[in-house]
Amino acid sequence: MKKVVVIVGPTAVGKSAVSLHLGSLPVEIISGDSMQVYKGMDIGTGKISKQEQRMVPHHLIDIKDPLDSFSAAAFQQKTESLIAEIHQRGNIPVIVGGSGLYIQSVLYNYHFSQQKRDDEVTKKLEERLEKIGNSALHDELAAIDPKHAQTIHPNNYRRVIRALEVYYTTQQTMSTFQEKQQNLKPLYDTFIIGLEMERQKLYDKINRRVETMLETGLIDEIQHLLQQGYMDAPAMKAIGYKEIIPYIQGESSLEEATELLKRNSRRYAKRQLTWFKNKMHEDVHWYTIKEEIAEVKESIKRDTEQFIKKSYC
RNA sequence: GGCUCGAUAGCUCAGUCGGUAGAGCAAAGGACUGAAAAUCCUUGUGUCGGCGGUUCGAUUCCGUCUCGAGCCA
Repeated sequence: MKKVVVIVGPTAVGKSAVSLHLGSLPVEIISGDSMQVYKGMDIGTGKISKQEQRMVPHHLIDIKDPLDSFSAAAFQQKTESLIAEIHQRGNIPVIVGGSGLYIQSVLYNYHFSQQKRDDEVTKKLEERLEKIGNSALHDELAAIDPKHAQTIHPNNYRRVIRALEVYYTTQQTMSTFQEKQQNLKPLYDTFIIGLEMERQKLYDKINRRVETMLETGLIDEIQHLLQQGYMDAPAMKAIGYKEIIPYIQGESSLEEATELLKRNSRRYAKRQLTWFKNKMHEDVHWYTIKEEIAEVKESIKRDTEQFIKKSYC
């Protein structure tokens, strides 16, 4: 099995700093982040600078226009071929990011439905949702695929719609897809690094980072995107954007927008932690950042080096 | 100095005609197989300011002290 290094952790914990520190090893970095793929969304997504990006080869940053859609399946496809290319060059891929589903789908080889998302079908389902309501739409799914319906709460309309969409476009239920995929095993020989920090410290860091984003021009960045007509782009639902837009449009005060942005970032960090702890737990090597990230960086580098050198039996 | 009002969850407050309390927000935990920075579910958080008194029983009534706001001197 080919080797892959992965760095996960909540937003603002210091994943990028750690990944850059591995730059002296023969590695290439793949961003595992659903929002850093978008061009022009730099400050709000916490992208590292162009200069830093040049220090180590980076992939999957700035590859999409904000109007384009991106998805876990698209990420999986791109990443799989990237990993192969990087190995061919004799390097080790390092996937760095906070989008749990994206990274999970690559490492464990999720088989997404062959059918791409169909916007037409989605739209129709959304319209029906408007008319008949959450539970009626959930009932519709229960009639088709009772097993899968049981795992989704009726209010979680996003998942209900997706499940129905899969059925209406492929005539196959979600359950039949998932049954084909028992015993998912990692595709690669992985070393998964998890970065942790005491909760209160992490929250302080997130709050401070939001302040820094605002000081370094987040509002200008968003204003510029809006001028370019990206108002309705799905990417504008990203944290950092969706909270500031109402302020720019005069619908909320800067203070309100800032508080909301901080809160949403905190809640996002918590969701990320839930994912990494519960979905990938046994496979993650956790490192706790106490005061200084420096010492942790060192030991991570040492461990990664050892992992790269190790040959399998 | 006098009078009035207030002090209850991390915050803003409601409430108990005396039987140790509840909303919103914040927070905590969880789910997730093609929008995932999305979408959704669950759950509390307490010396009811301190000390006395009345009472079987006081967060609730009475006294007093402390702190805060306002008014009068």
